[in-house]
Amino acid sequence: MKATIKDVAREAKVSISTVSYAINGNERISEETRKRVLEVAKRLNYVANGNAKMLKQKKTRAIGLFFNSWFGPIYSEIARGIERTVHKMGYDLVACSLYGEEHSTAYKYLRDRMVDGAIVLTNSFDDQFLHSVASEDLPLVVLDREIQAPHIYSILIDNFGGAFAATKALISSGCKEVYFFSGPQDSYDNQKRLDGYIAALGYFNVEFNKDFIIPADFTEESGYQQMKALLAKGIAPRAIFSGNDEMAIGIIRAAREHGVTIPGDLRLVGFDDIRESEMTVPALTTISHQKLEMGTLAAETLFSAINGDDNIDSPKIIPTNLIKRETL
Amino acid sequence: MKATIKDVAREAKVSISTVSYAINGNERISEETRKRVLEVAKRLNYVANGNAKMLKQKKTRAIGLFFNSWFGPIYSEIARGIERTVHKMGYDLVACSLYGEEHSTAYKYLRDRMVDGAIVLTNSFDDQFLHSVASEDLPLVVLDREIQAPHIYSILIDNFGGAFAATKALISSGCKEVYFFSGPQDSYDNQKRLDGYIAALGYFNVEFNKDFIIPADFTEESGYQQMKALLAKGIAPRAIFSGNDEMAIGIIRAAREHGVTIPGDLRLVGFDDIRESEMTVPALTTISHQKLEMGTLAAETLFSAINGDDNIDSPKIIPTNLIKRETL
DNA sequence: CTGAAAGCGCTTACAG
DNA sequence: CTGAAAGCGCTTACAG
Repeated sequence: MKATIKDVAREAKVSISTVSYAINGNERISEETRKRVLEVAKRLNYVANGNAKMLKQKKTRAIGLFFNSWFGPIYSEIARGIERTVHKMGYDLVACSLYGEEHSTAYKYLRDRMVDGAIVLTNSFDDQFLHSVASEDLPLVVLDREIQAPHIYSILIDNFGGAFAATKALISSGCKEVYFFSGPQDSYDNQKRLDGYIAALGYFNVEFNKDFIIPADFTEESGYQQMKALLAKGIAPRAIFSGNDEMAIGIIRAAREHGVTIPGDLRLVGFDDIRESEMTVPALTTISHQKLEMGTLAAETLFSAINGDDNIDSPKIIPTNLIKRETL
Repeated sequence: MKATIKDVAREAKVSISTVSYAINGNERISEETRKRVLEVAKRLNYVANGNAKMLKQKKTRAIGLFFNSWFGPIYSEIARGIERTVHKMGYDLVACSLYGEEHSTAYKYLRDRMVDGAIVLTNSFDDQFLHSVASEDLPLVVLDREIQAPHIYSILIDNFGGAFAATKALISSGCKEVYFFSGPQDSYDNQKRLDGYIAALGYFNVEFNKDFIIPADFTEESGYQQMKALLAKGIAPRAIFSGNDEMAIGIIRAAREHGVTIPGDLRLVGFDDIRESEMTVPALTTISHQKLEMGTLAAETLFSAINGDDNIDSPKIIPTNLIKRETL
């Protein structure tokens, strides 16, 4: 069985309070006693019971990271930024998926307050649940989603600005008929990217044509299929702004199969700058955003809230920029 | 402040034991009392404190998933398999990274026994630490690593067999000079794949030439650089078995830049069958293994151990098979 | 500098 | 069917 603080106290011939103080580095304990206690603790392989500690202190020193996909290329970069900051602050980071919906670990850990703060990378939690859970003792940072409530802070990508820049670049290249491959209707990112696209058309006096909006779902497969369908119908777009890079990769594949050359016949811009996008042939021109920085900013914002800073901007916007490669 | 069991007891005018029994569905409580308690609990927004519960029950009902990379393409598929099984068993899955080494969340959660069992996807923990931590109350399943100790079970990919098959296919295509792009020396997977390669050469009476072993490190970049270096030296391999797909993608890129056609000038086989490998041009022939199943098997093995089954095979081997695409 | 004691929020024999 | 009480393993005023 595992050694407890009592065992250490008995072996070291001191009280359990002394053991606790010694182990937690409290000043009041004499050097000699501390040494003895630490030695005994080591010998008995003693590690404080985390649950007892948390129960008493009402702090977990853990941050939750909740998501629903086991880590697309974007999320893992964001997670890296988060984990660095969380570690630097001396907290633990536990990642929980939403698999199982209301019965998922993510729901449970949030409801049961198993963490001192959380970063939410998913839209599967409904707003109401987040509202009910967020509090001074459990602030929330939500990525890629606008939500207005006390103790909830959002970090957003400048989807609108990025989409505007992408569309502008396409128009400037001389083509007035810019197609937009759309992600899912209910995607917040997609909605904002569509808005940026439409705004850019308006800005440059290009008429909006709803036939140029191609419905897809952010997967490579959907980009591929929709592009094939277009070409099969004899429609050959000369310029496409793809709502994300994955669809753009599908578009490139379909184009190649149909002998459409890029950027000769077709100019293409994606969004996200995922790792794969510099390896496509031709390399994808895309809208990049700083994912690592997004993670860092998310974690920093969360710690500001945890530390009681009541003057936190929300939402915070992550800028984007156009990365010129070979498809435009 | 959060409602506790005491608050519910007071409001419902019963004892705290009754609240506990009612909420946990103990039979002995009358329907009427139970209803009243549940209503009060709901009204007060009561959720049992997880720490108190765990402290008392000495169970966390949580499984740890420890890894060091925020999720290469292989791991996320494995994780999906794990999460399904863990959820089905009514446990929670918490993923913790090894960022920070001995001060990482992963180390801490294992040492502090914050979980009832763990699946280890990384070789950053040293064997000795794992030995010291594994016990009847905290069994461990280790992926891709052979380790012999009580309460530790390994799940392995058939690296040897896969490498043998890859090399055999390359030799059968008519080329005797098969290069091997090697991953890091200290990689278990790499070592076994190298063994399989050497064994296949031996089996087909092809002389082993150590100059054909190209040292790289499993990254795409290393594959790319080493292939470029080879071609720059005027060496043009006709057949390459790449220790993993990522390097193979780098090799393809370098080959293309130098005008080497695949599979015309060069035949290439990878390992792992990552998602990207079917999207390369030409599509990569590779050795596939069932990642989802590996995750499922890992979790099932862990639960067998948790449930006291003392007759668990270890290691368990996941089979591989050759996926023929366009590079061979 | 050290210890006795209360208490964190639960569960669970035990008694009635 | 319900309640009083012990106890899980810690921390932390408080006293000395």
